[in-house]
Amino acid sequence: MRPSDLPQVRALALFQHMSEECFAEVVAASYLQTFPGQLDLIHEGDPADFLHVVLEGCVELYAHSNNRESTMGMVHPVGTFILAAVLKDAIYLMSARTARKSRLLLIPAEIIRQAFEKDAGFARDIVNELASCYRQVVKDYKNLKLRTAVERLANRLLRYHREQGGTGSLQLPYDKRTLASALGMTPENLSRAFATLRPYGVEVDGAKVSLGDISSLETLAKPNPLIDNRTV
Amino acid sequence: MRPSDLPQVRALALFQHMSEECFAEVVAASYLQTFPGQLDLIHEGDPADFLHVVLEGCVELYAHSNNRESTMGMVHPVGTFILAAVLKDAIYLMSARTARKSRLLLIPAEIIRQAFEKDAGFARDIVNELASCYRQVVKDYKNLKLRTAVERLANRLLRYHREQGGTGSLQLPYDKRTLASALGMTPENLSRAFATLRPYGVEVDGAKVSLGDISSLETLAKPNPLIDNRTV
DNA sequence: GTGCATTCTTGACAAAGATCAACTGGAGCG
DNA sequence: CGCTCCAGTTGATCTTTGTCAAGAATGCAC
Repeated sequence: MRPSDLPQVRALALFQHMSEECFAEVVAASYLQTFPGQLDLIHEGDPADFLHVVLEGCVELYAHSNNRESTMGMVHPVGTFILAAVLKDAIYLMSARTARKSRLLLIPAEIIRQAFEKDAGFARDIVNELASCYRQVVKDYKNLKLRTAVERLANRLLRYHREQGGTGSLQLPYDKRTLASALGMTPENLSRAFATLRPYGVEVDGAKVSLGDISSLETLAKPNPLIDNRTV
Repeated sequence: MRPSDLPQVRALALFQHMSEECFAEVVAASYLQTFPGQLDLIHEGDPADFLHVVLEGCVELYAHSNNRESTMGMVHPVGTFILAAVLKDAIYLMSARTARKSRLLLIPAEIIRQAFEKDAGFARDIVNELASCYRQVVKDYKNLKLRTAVERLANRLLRYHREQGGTGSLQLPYDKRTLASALGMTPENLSRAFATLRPYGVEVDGAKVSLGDISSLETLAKPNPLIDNRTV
């Protein structure tokens, strides 16, 4: 790791309560690396070797079974992935690839486990991060189990709109193929879901979406903070 | 809590590395209670007040949205629920009710957070439990996202069969309505899924299911340890 | 510009799953 | 014994979603 990278890493919420001594050890053992897009980082079934922290770019978590593949989540700065596997010294349940050029901090799993034992402040930060990840998956699971495809899309659009300032229009953060997989549908079905939302004021032009009638879209979507809010 | 209950509680994996001093505090502040079946314990949206530990019986986690309800998971002895909400001092994402008469240990959330700060051994156990819960939800999410209803049922039958000793027959642990909701389908659809599995040697008689041709059932189900194994 | 690859969209159709209604078969009970 | 109640099943039908194929639209190389 270059010395110039230190402040950015030290400022991470994950290291907020870590002692200087422990942080020095982590830094000495870790790698800060930039990866191109669409590069496979980890594969489900492999033993957990590094905790990954996304500093820039975006990482897609995906999984395979029954000859199918599906996006399980997207990790944005500053987020971690596969923390649970690292802490349990277990194998990965998901694979990960960069969605675009990304900058990652790789911390050896053994260092994380040691630091957890030694540093109570770090333990608190770790638990907080793990609990957040857990609650996010519960929300994703509820989203998939309790809503139709059109409802999932409508709520996702409302969330992006809110997160991007609520100006009446929004940018889709990934290509539609990835968005479809993240929402648990096929690309064809995503196209049709957008068409279904047209009477509710949703106009699509490439990655730009404008919402012309938010209240009617909300009536359809029935947004639920216990699913759609990232911070709850 | 009655003194005669102490050994059972002390033996829980969750308290394996806890100091005697901390354990005494937890015991003093906690409640050990027996509840009848179908009793609502917590409701989504409420602030986390107690960590719940299931000692006997069974608890159903469920959630609401868009005027629908769905079972999110079943907690068996000895398991905890809503640990993440307790640690983050956040609101519950799921509701819980007893599936049958159950014995629960209720530990005040504040006591858990204090003990986590003071007792490094307990912190380790907590993180282990939280990571396990996290990985279980990821498996459930993969199960729902990557498999059809018939595949989910087939794999669930194979899992029960394995867990119950692999004798060629198995008992369904809940009524079919609950099983259907846990598997993410309607009761009618569960009946039809059972019918679909008849050519694969699956015979149903009430709660008893016999598997007459396990290898053909496995060919259909494509069981995956990264989804179906509780311990991985 | 042309050609080519890629992504997205649309249409036709098939499959999966939900819904509604009717029926079955016990379990519990007077 | 007959009655009711209720979980479960079955049938008919509809909705949702996936699949396959073909047709724009877009971007890029040459």
